[in-house]
Amino acid sequence: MRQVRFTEDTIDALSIDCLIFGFRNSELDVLLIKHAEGIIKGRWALPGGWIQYNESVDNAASRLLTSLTGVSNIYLEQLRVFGEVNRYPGKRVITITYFALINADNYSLNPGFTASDAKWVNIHDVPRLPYDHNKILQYGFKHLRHKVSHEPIGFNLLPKKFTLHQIQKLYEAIMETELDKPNFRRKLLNMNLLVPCDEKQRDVSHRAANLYRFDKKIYKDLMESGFTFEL
Amino acid sequence: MRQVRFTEDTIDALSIDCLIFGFRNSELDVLLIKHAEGIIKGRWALPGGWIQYNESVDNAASRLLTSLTGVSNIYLEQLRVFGEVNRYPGKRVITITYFALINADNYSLNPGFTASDAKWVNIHDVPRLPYDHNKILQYGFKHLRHKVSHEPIGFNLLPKKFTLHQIQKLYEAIMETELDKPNFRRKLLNMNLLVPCDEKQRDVSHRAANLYRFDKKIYKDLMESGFTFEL
DNA sequence: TTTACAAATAGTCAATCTGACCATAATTTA
DNA sequence: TAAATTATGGTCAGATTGACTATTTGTAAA
Repeated sequence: MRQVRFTEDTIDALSIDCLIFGFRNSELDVLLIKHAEGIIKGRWALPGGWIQYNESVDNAASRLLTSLTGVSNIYLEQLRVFGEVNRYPGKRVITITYFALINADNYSLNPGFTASDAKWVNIHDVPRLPYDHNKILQYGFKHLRHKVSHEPIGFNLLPKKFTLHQIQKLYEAIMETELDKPNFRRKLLNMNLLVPCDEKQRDVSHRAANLYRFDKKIYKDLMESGFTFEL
Repeated sequence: MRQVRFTEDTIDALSIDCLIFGFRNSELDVLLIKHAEGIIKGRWALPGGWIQYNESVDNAASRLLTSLTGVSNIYLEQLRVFGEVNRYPGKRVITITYFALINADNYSLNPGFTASDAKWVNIHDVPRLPYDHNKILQYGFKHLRHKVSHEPIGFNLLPKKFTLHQIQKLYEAIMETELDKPNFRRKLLNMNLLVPCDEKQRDVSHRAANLYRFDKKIYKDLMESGFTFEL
């Protein structure tokens, strides 16, 4: 009943699970892996695993995500601890969950040692997952909706350069509403957070839109002078 | 080097610490206890301890807070996990921190078994604490400042019935700014979150102000129709 | 080469909200 | 009764919002 790979050097009462959101074709996806070993071998679940004694919890999360999916160098933020007594079968395991938003197209998925497969799944097509992973997903989605309208984190889901249309579609997908185009543009542009790229969209069969990028430094400066993002 | 009281039935790699904010005399306080046992016996620190195998993490937090300080029946929210490798001396301990806002005057402090004392300390007078507790406090204060301006949680720090002046002082203490009185009043009242109590302040040596209360149900209803709290 | 289309971008306007003020009302104590 | 203190009420210009309409720019079909 103990872990196979890290028996000697992991904390067995504590695990990590990662909830990674991606955005493709105007739809919101979640990153799942198929476990290659352990008690849920062969089942799809959130990427996760065990913390080693010689690594910080944050590092454990990055290491696990990379080794399971090939996704590396992203900002993982703590989401929440799930610590119900019977959430894990057979022994007491408390899990620390992490959360990230990435542009799915920028990362290729390479399932590692302990995963036999990894894929993006539309948020509305996620199957029944083991343990309390569906609960984690639900909590994380709620968190995403709240956070995305108070902080400019949505840009992480888009390519470096994006059109105003793309970001609007993103918000519509997350908030599950429709937004007025001219008003959305105006509000977003008036924040002065976006920098026009002097470059236009390509290969579209209509008037090409201007590309913009989000500038972290500008945001930081605005923050310091009391600005708060609201959409 | 193991825990004394719960050696047999606690998860020794995992602890809990509680960051409790209180508000008294227009100043923001933090709840500290003096440990009566363990490796930091005699020192002031955040209330905390070990998780038992047969209780959820959230329950452990409530139990520990109550047994150490006498404060019970409050809403504890998860703050963050602190999991650096060397944050605890001698062994690997990851801590889950909890966060709450209460009206200090409503709770009397009764240090329990494993605490020899408990007291409120002004946020600006907190001494050097053991482990990474100062870091936790700093993180939690930042969290408080952010959260208090996006969600109507500040009311938890006040008595059930309060004046507009009191809540303004509260916000000024947390945000460390001065606010324009008429504008603050207008903005808050226009949200329709507060219910006038048909009752006035007593024993003040000037014109008595009207008392208001915060109504959770109204807030919930407003939320459902798309309202977001911003101050 | 014109025309239909699709989407980007620009502008209008009334209603509301905000920030910086000034003014008045109600109490209490000197 | 006056002075002091705090509550409460208003004004006003400027900015922001939500609901629209209009125009521009480009592609693709006729």
